[in-house]
Amino acid sequence: MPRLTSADVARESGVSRTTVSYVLNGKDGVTIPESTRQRVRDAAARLGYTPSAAARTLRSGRSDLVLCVVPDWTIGPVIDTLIDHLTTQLAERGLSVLVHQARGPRPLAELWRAVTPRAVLGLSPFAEDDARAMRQAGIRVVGSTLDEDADPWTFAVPQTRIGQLQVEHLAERGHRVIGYASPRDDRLAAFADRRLAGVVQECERLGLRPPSVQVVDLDVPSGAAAAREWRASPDPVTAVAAYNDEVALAVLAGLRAEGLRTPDDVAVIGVDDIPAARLAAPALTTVWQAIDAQASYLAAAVLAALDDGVDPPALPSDVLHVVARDST
Amino acid sequence: MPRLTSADVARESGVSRTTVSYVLNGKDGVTIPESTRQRVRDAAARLGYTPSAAARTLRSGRSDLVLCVVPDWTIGPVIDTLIDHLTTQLAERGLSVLVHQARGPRPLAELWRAVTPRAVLGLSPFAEDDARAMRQAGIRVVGSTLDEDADPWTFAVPQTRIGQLQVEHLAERGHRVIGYASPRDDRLAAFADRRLAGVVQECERLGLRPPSVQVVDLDVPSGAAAAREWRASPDPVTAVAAYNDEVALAVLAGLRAEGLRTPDDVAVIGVDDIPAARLAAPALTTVWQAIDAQASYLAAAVLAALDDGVDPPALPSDVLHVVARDST
DNA sequence: CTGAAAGCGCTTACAG
DNA sequence: CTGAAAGCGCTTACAG
Repeated sequence: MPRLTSADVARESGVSRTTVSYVLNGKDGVTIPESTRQRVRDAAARLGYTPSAAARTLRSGRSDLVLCVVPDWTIGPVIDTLIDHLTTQLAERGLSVLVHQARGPRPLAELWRAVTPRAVLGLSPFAEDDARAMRQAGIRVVGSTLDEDADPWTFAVPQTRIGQLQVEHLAERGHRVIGYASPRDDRLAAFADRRLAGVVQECERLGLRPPSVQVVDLDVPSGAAAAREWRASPDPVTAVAAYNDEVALAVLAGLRAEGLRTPDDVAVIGVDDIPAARLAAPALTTVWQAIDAQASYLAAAVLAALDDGVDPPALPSDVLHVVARDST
Repeated sequence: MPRLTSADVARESGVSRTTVSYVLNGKDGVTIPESTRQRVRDAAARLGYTPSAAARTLRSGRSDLVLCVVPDWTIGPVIDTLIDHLTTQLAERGLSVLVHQARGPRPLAELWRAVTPRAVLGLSPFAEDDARAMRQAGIRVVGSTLDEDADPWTFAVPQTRIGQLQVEHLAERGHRVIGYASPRDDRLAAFADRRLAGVVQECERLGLRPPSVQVVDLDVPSGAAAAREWRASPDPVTAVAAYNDEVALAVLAGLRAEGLRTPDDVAVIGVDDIPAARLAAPALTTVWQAIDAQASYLAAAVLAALDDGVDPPALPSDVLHVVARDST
C-alpha cells in the first residue's frame, strides 16, 4: 500500500497539489473560494491524508520535533511529570517530543544534526560547544544547571539552597550538631554534592561545626549503622539532613532500630515530599520541590524559545519550601 | 549556515555523492578501493557531516524512530525504567525514541502517519483498528494489555494475578476477612479494577466473603477513616490488600492513628516494593513486580519486532512475587 | 484564482 | 570502479 500523498488529495478533489497545500495549511494571502477549500478538506478527510513529516522537514529544514535530553541518573518523578507536561503542551503546537538519554557526549551531536529538532531541552547541563553548535544551526536551546546560571534560557534548581533550607530549619528547632545522609548511587553525586555544599555553607554561616556525613543505603541496617556513627561521637548529632525522602526514611528506620526516638533524640529532614513522607512514623519533615511548577515552567520555556523575540517565562518563585511535620 | 550535505563531502574528497553514500553506508557488493574509502571517511569526519534523517526517511519511506505511546495515567517508576532501557538499547541500532502521551484516540493516527516510525510500542492498549492500520502501513506493533492476551506481540502484566497473590498470602497467614484499599485517582481505575477482581476471585475460590472495599487517599485521616470502617462491622476485617505500596502505607498510618496494631490487629500487603516499603514500621509485605525485567523485556520485544521472522522474546517468568515482611 | 516546476538531501538503479 | 539522473512528498516562488 503506497503512501497517500497530496497528489492523491489533489486528484480526488480536482485541483493541483499547490492548491491542496494552500488549503490544508491555511495559507493566507491567497484567495481560494470556500467551495474549493471545502472540496479539498473533504477529500483529505475522506482519504485519511496526513502529510509526510519527512518531506516537510526536508523542505523546510526544520522538523516538528523537540529533543528532550534526559540524564542517565534517575531524577525520579520529575521526568514523568516533565514528559507529561511537555508532551501535552507541545502537542497543541503540533510538536512531538523525542527523548534522548544522555550517555557519553558524542551521540548527542549526531542526533540533533540528523533530526534538526526545533528545540532542545536539556535536563542535564550541555557542554558549552554542543550548545553553541546547536544554536548556530538555528535550534532553540533550553538548558538546565544544578545551580544559578546567568543565561535566562538556562533553568536552575538551586540545589545548594535545598541544603541551606534544611539546616536553617533544623537550627530554628535548636539543633547545633548536624549530620548529613548521603545516597549511595554515584549517578546522584552531582546532586548530592551540591546539596551537601548547601548544608556545609549554612552550618558555617550559623557558626555550627561541619556536618558529619554518612552514606546511607535504602535499607534498615544501613540506616542503623549511620545512626550509631552519628551518636557515637562525644558531641552526638541531634539532627540529620538527608539527601532525599527515601534516604530520610532509611535514617528514620535506622534510628528506630537503634532505639532512638525521632525527633527527641535525633530529628530528620528529607527532600521531595513523596507520598510516603507524610505517612511515615513520625511524619517526615521535608523540603518540597514544586515539581509540577518546575515541569510546567520548563514546558513553557521551550514553548517561548520557539518564538522569536519572546522572553523566557518568569522563573517560578517559591519552588522550595520546608514542609514541617513531626520528625523535626 | 547551510546544512552540510553529502555533496560537500563528495567535493571535499573528490568523488561523487554516489561514492560517498556507498562508503558511508558500508554498501557491500560494490568494490571501492580502500584509499578512496578512507578519503571519504576522513572528509566526512573533518567536516562533521551527519546525514539528514528527513531525507533518508523520505527516500526510504521508513524513519529511524520508534514511537512509544504512554498512557495519561502515571505508571510511576515503570515509565522511567522503560524509557531508560528502550532508549539505550535502541540507540545501539541507530533508533531514537519518540514519546507520545495518549490523550484521546485521534492524535495517534496522525502522529504515526506523519512520522512513519519503524515500530510502535504501546504501554496502554491500542484500539484494534489503530493497530491494524499501523501494521498495514508496515509498522511493527508491540502492544500491552492489563491481562492475558493471545497475541504474542502483546505484553500482559497479569493484574488480576496480583490481587490473587495478595489474598493467597493473607489466607496462608490465616486471615478470613479481607479488606481492599482502592486508590482515589480515576486514571488508575483500569488497574485497580483488575487487581480488585483478582482479590475477589481468590476470596471466592477460598470460600471467603467478598472483600470490603474502601477508597483510601494518600494521607493519614483517609487511612484512619478506612480503618474505622473495616473494624466497625460485626465480623471485622483482619487483613487489607492495598492497590499499591503507597496506598498500603496510608492504611498502615491510618491503623496506627486508630491505635490498631499491624499485623496483630490488621495485616497489610501492598504492591510494587518501593524503597519506602521496607523502611516502614512495620516493614511492608508487598508484591514485587520485577519492573526492570519487564522493561528490558519490552525493549527486547521492540528490537525483535524490527527484524522479520524473529519470534518475540520469552516472557519473563517470575514477574510477580510476594515479598513477605513484618506487616503480615 | 490555479498550476507547472524547482528543490530540500538522500539512495540506488543504471550507464559508462 | 565511478558518476549522472531520478524520485521520495512537500511547499513556494513564479507564471499564467
